[in-house]
Amino acid sequence: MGDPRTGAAARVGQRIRALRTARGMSLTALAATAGIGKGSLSELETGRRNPTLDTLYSVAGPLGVPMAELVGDGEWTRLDENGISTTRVRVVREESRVTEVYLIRLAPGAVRRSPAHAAGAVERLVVLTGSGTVAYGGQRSELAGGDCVEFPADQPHSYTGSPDGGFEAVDVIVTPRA
Amino acid sequence: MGDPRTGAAARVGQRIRALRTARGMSLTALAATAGIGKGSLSELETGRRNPTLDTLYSVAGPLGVPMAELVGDGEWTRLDENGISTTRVRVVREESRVTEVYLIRLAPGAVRRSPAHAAGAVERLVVLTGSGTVAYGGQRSELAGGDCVEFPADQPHSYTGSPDGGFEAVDVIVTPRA
DNA sequence: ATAAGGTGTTCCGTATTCGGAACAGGATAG
DNA sequence: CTATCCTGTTCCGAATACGGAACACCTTAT
Repeated sequence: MGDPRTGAAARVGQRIRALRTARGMSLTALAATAGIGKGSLSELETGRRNPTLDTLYSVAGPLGVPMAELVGDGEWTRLDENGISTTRVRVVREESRVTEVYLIRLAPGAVRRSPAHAAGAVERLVVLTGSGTVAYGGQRSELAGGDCVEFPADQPHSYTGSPDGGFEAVDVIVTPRA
Repeated sequence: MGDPRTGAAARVGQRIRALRTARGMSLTALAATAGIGKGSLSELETGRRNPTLDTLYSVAGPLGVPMAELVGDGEWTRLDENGISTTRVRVVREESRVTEVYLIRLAPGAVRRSPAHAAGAVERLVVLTGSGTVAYGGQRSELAGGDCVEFPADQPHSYTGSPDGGFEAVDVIVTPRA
């Protein structure tokens, strides 16, 4: 269980709850039409359970979304609260380092703050659309579509979507390990 | 719940076995790198089990595919030839350009040749694991884990996985349009 | 004030998934 | 032929996901 990627259960749970409330369904109603216990759905949505494939399919149907959107590491995925959307596309674990690939979308004006990662961590950002800024240490870089920056991530840093259009980028984080 | 053998569990199990064998991995090896019991994997692949989210994520990682591809009801462009795997993760269409994000995996020694893209097209490659080379025009760049290159893609180019371990990379292609 | 109907949560007994051990078969070597 | 090392399968005790009942809370009606 202690698997680091097991924010998975919590992530999927949050997404299900988001989809359900967005459709104005009650937990009770969704559980009924999905044919699962409402206790199961409650604990599923709050991330206290590690659902089985069957259970996930049971809720995907009534919600009207393909499974791929529920687990959501594919194409368009979750819109987090404040216009910030982060999707982890890929994780590679090696003896010497861990490499993670994220797709980040920032609504106009949205700011995503990130604490310092492990010592020696490096981030590379390739902007897909729009523009924005990246701040780290005292530095501050302006980014536009197609730009590519590289910066140390072992210090607090932040991304800001430009007021007109925000931006979307691929973020690759390489973290060395002991 | 119906017979797991004929349901979603069976489909996902078959897909996992197909992906595993396509990569030349043994069941034992995949179970080990995924950190799950081999009995679990065996029964999973033969559709006798109804796997949990954690278990699915555990195998998706080593197989090098996003979860969405495992459960497989999302849209995925995926070409699989001899040791070459290309997955389109994201496409952004704007008035001025089209941006595509691919995840590329090359088996040891495999070569992926790409014809010239539209005039003005640019590619950016961030290597996740392993190493290899990129050739374009007369140029030739050596790449290792974590490296990031940028090169014009409006001419034929090719990637080669190093003989020991091949490589995996994120490829971002920006194509301008009239 | 009390009841009725809704929300989502916590709890419990049962069923099943989990990792690991023991197992059966195939290939290769000595 | 036997030993060794693979392959993948079946089995088992322990952990846990399952459905459903009981629960707490809020809103509205009588």
